[in-house]
Amino acid sequence: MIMEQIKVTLKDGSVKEFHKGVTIGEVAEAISSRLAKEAIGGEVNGIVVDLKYVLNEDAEVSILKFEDEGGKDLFRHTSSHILAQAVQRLYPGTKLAIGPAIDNGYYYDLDSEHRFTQEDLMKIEKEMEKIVQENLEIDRFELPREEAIAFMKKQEEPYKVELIEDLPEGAKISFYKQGEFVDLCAGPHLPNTKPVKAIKLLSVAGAYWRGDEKNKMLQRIYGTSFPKQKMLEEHLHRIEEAKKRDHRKIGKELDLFSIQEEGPGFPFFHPKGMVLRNILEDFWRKAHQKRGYEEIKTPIILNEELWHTSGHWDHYKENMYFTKIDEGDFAVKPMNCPGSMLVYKRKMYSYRDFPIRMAELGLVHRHELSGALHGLMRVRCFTQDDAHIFMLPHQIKDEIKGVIDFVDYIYSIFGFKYHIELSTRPENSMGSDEDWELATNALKDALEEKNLSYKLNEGDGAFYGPKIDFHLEDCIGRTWQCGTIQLDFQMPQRFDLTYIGSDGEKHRPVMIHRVIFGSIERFIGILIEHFAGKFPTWLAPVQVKLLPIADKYRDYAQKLVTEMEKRDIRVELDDRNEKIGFKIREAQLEKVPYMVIVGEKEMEAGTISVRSRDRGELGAQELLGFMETVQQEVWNKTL
RNA sequence: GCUAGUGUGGCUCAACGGUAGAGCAGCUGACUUGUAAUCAGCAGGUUGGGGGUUCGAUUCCCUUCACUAGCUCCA
Repeated sequence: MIMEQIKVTLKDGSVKEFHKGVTIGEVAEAISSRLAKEAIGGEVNGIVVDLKYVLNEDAEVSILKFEDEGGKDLFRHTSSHILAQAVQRLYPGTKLAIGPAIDNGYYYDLDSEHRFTQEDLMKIEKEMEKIVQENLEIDRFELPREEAIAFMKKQEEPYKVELIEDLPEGAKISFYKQGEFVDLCAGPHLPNTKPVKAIKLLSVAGAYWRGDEKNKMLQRIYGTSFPKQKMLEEHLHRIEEAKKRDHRKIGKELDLFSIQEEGPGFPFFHPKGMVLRNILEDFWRKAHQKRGYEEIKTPIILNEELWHTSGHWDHYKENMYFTKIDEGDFAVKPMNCPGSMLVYKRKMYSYRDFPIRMAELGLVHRHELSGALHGLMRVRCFTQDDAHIFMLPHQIKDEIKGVIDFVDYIYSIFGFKYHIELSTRPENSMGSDEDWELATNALKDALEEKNLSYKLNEGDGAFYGPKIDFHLEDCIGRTWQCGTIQLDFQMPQRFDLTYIGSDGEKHRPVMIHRVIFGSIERFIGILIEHFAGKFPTWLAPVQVKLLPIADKYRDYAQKLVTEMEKRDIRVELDDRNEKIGFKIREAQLEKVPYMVIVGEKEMEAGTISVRSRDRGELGAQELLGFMETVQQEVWNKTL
C-alpha cells in the first residue's frame, strides 16, 4: 500500500500532515523549509523507502519511492555525496566540483593531486560502506549568498565558490550536511545515509570543469547504488547482457564490417554487411520514390571556393579534409548541401515546381577527434541518406510535418523507439536573428501541431540553421542522433538560388536539409544492437541455410538452392562434410532465420525439414509453401 | 584533442626479467553423419611500431599508432 499522505516532521518535533495533491506552495506556506527536516522516512511495500516531497511539473507534492525516477534520483544524489565524503576522508585536500545523479547512477567530479586507479575505487567503496554504517543524519541549512561564499572559501572549495558566485544576488544558498561533510546542494536528499546499502564504483574518467575543454580536466568517478545487494547484482548483470549486443562485437562475429588500424574511423564493409547495407538502400530508395523525391549524386571532392561560398570554410574547416589537384585547392565534402545547391542552380525553376525534393546517398568525410570514434556509431566517413527540399515559404510547415511523419514511419518499421530534440542557434553561426527566429519557430510549430514532445537544446543547432533531431538508443542506453530536419535560409542566399514567381520576378526559395537514417553506418550500428544480430528475415544477409545430412543428398540440396535463388531468397548451402548438429550449431550462431535440413526422408518424399532460428524445429514442409512463407516475411516489410 | 586504461597467432584468452601456450578457426586424413560442437595429425606468433635500460625484454622505461571508457564534438 503506497502512502497517500505526507508527514513532515519539524525541527521542534511537531508533525504536519499533507495529503497527496497539495501544492508545494501550500506546504511551503505551512512550514518553513528551514524548519522542516525535509524527509519523512518509512517503508513502502517492504522496500527501502525514504519519502520525500518534491515539486513535480504540476506543482503538486508527490510521494517518492525508490522505484520512481524521482526516488532513484534522490537516492543516487545522496550516494554521490557519500562518494565525495569518502574521497575527502581518504584523500584530504581533494576539491569538489559537481556530483549529480544520472541515469542508473551518479558521479562526482573531483580535483585531486592523486590519480585515482581501479584499486582506489575499491578503497573508496569500502569507506562509503563505512559512512552508510555510521547512519549519518543528513541535515539541510541555508546561508545568504555572501555568507555561503565565505563559508566555501573557508572550506577551500574553489569550484563551489565559483558555482555560488553564479547564483543571483540575494539568493539563499542551501547546503547539506552529513557528519563532518558539508556540500553545496539544492537537494533534496535522503534523511540519512543508512538506506544506501549496495554500492559499486564503476569507473574513473576525465571531465573538463564545466564541460569546457579550455578548463582544467578533473577526475570523474562514476558509481551506482541500490537499496539492496540483489538489485545491484541484477543491474550489473543487465549491463553485462547489454554489452553482448554491442554492434562492434556482433559485427565481428557475423562478419559484417571491420575497422582496421590503417583507417581509423573509416569502416570496411564485408560481403554480408554489404548485403544488409544494400537492402537498406533499396528500401530507402523505394520509400523516397514513392514520396516524390528525385535521387542525385554529387562529387566527393570540390574546389575550395565552393566551401567559402557555403560558409563551411568559416564554420566547419576544423572538421574538413583538404587536397590539391594540379595547382588548385580542393576539399573533401563534409556535407552534401553545396553539391545539391549546384544541381539546383543548373536551371531555372518556376514556383509551380515546388516543393522540389532532391535526395542523395552522399558519402561525406569529417575529421572527428580520435577519442570520439566509436565503431559504426561515430566514424570519419559515412553515407548520409540526405535530401534537400526546396520550398515556397508557405509550404514550410507541411513539408516539415511530412518529413516528421516519414521518419516516424521508417523508424516504426524497424520497431525503434526514439526521442526528439530541438536545437537552436549556436554561437558560431551565420544569418540574421529574424531568419533564425522564423526558422526555429517553424520547426517548433510543426512539432507542437503534431503534438510531439521534445527536449530543447539551446545553442546546439547547425551553423546554418536550427534543427529537429531524432535520437535512437544503443544497447547500453546511450542515444545517438540519427534523423534530423534542419531549416536553412542561409544556403539559398549564399548560392543565390532563385525561382520565378507568378509575378514573373525572381524570388528566393527556402530549403530544408534532412536525413532519416542519419548515416547508413550509424543506422546499421543501431540496427545490429536493436536486434542483437538476429535480423528479421527481410534484413538477414543470409535468410536460409541449406543443410544436407550427408554427401549423397548434396544434389537434392543443390536443386532446392536453385529453386530458392530463382525467387531471390538469400540461401547458402553448407555441404561440408560435418555432422548435422555441428552445421545447425553454426547456422544458429550465424543467426540465420531458417535452416533447411534434407536427408533420406526428405529426398524420398520430395519435402524439406525446416528449423527456425527463433522457434526451433518446425518439421517437414513442402518447398513451395516454405518459400512463400519466407517471401511473405520480406514483402510484409517492403512498402 | 584531453584524462585513464588496454594492445600476445584469423578469433577468444593464458604466461613471464631467461626469446611464448591453450581452445576455436585453418590445412591434411579418417568417419557419411538426423536438429547447438566426430576423431587424429599438421601448420600458424620477430607478444601493435620505434627507441632505451639490461648479460638477456614480450615482461621495466620513453615515444608513437590503434582501441576502450568518459569529457569535448557530432550523422
